[in-house]
Amino acid sequence: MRDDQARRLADLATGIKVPRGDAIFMEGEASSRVYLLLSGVAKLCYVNRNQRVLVGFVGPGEVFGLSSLLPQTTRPFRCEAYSDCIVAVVKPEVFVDTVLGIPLERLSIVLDATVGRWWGMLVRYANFVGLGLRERLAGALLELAAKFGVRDSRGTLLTIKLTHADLAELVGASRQRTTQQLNDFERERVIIRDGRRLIIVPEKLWQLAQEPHSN
Amino acid sequence: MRDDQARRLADLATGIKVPRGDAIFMEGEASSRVYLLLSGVAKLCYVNRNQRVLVGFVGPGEVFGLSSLLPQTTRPFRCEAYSDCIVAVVKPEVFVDTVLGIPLERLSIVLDATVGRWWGMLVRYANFVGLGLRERLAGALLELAAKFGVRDSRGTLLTIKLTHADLAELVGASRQRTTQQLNDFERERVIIRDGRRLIIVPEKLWQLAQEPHSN
DNA sequence: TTACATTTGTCGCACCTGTGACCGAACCCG
DNA sequence: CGGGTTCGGTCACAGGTGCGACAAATGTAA
Repeated sequence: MRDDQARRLADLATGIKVPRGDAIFMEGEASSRVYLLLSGVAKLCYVNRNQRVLVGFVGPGEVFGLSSLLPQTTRPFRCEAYSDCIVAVVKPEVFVDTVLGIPLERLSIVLDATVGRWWGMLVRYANFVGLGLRERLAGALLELAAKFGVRDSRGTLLTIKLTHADLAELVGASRQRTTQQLNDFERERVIIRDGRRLIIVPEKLWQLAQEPHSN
Repeated sequence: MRDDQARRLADLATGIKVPRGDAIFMEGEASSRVYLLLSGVAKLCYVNRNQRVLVGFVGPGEVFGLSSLLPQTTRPFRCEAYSDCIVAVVKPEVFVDTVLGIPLERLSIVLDATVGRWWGMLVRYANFVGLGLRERLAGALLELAAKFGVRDSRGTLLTIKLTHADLAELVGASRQRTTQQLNDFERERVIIRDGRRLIIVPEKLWQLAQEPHSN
C-alpha cells in the first residue's frame, strides 16, 4: 500500500483497543466493516456446534474481516484477540475507494464472481474439519445439488455423472467407505438412484449434514 | 457482469475446446491466464505425492484460474475437463481492465494483501487433506514460523505463546495427540523448547512435512 | 456377440485417532 | 507467599478409517 493511501485510511478509520480474549467480530453478524490489525495477534475460528476449528492467525499489518467486500454476507468466522490488540476499523466503501479508487459495489460484484469461489471453498473446508464421513458426504452432495442439480418430482437430480472414487476425493475419504455411506443414505431414503444418476432429497440431507449421529 | 463488458471480453478472449480428461492447466505452471468456462464441467484438484484431493468443480459461466490475479504465483491446483468443455482464455491484464477498468498491477497488490489470505488458507487445507497428524502439525509449525518467527541461533523462535489446545484446533486433532506429537518432534530434535516458547528447525521440519513416515 | 475396462459392492485386518480420566507442573492474581 | 486455574503429560479403550483383495455388475469397443 502506498504511503498516501495509508495516511488517508488512518484518517478515516477509527482505532480501538481489544483486550486479550475479547471478540472483534462474531459469527452470524452482518459483514459491515473491514479491519486492519495494527498490533497484537488475532485468531479466526469457525464455531461448529460442538467443535471449534482454528482457521488461522492474523498478524500485525494484516487486513481481515474481508467478507464485507462480498455482497450481502454474514460472517462465517469469529475473530477474537489472541493477545491485546489495536485494530483500525473502516467501512468497506471507504476502504475500497481509498486503495482502488472505485465504488464498492462494482468491486463487490466482480469479487463475488471470481475470488468468491475461494471464500466458498474455504468455508466448506472449515465446515468439514472435525466432521465424520457421514456429515462431510451429506454436505458435499448438497453443494453439488445446488450447483448442478435440476428439480425433479422425487427430489433434485444431479446432472453430472459422478463416480464414487471422485466423490471420495472430494470429501477426503476412501472409495470403499464412500460406497458404503452412499448405500446407507439410499437405505435411509435420502438419496435415490436412477441408473447411475443420483437424486437427492435436500430436506432430509440437510438434517443429516448437521446432526450428530449414533450409528 | 454487464453486457457490454461481456461482449468486450468475448472479443478479446480466445475460445478453445478441451476434450474430457485433458488438462486445462497444470500445477506448477506460471499463472498467466484467466479462464471462463462456457460449457461443460471442469474439476480442480490438488495433487499430493500419492494423494489426489478434489478441491471442487467448476460449472458453466464460472471464472477460474484466478491465481493469475495475484503477484508472481504458480498454480497450486491442476484443472482438467471433467466433461468436454469450451473455455474462453484471456490475459489477466485484459480481464481486469475490462471488468474493473483499472490496471492489473494495482488490483494485484490489493488482492494479495486482502483476499490473498483466503487463497493461502485454501491451499493449506487442500494440503492437509489426506495427511497424517505428523505432517499436518509440521506444516502448521512452519507456517507459524514464517509469520511469527524470529531468527535465533538455534533455529526460528516463535514469538507467540501457543497452547497445545490451540495447535490442536489449528491442525484438526485432539489435544492429547498434539502433545504426543510435539514430544516426538522434540525427541527428534526438530523443535526445541525454551520454557514454554518453541524454537523450530525449519530445514528438518520441512522434510518431515512431506515425507511419508514409518513410525 | 464377445472381450475388455471401468465401476460398484463387500470382507477382514491393522492402524490411527478421539475420549475420558487422572495427576503433576507451571502460571496468574490478590 | 499461598490458592486456584490453566496447561502439560500419559494411559487404556472403543470406534472409525484406510487398504488390500476379490467378485459382481455395468459400460464400451471390436
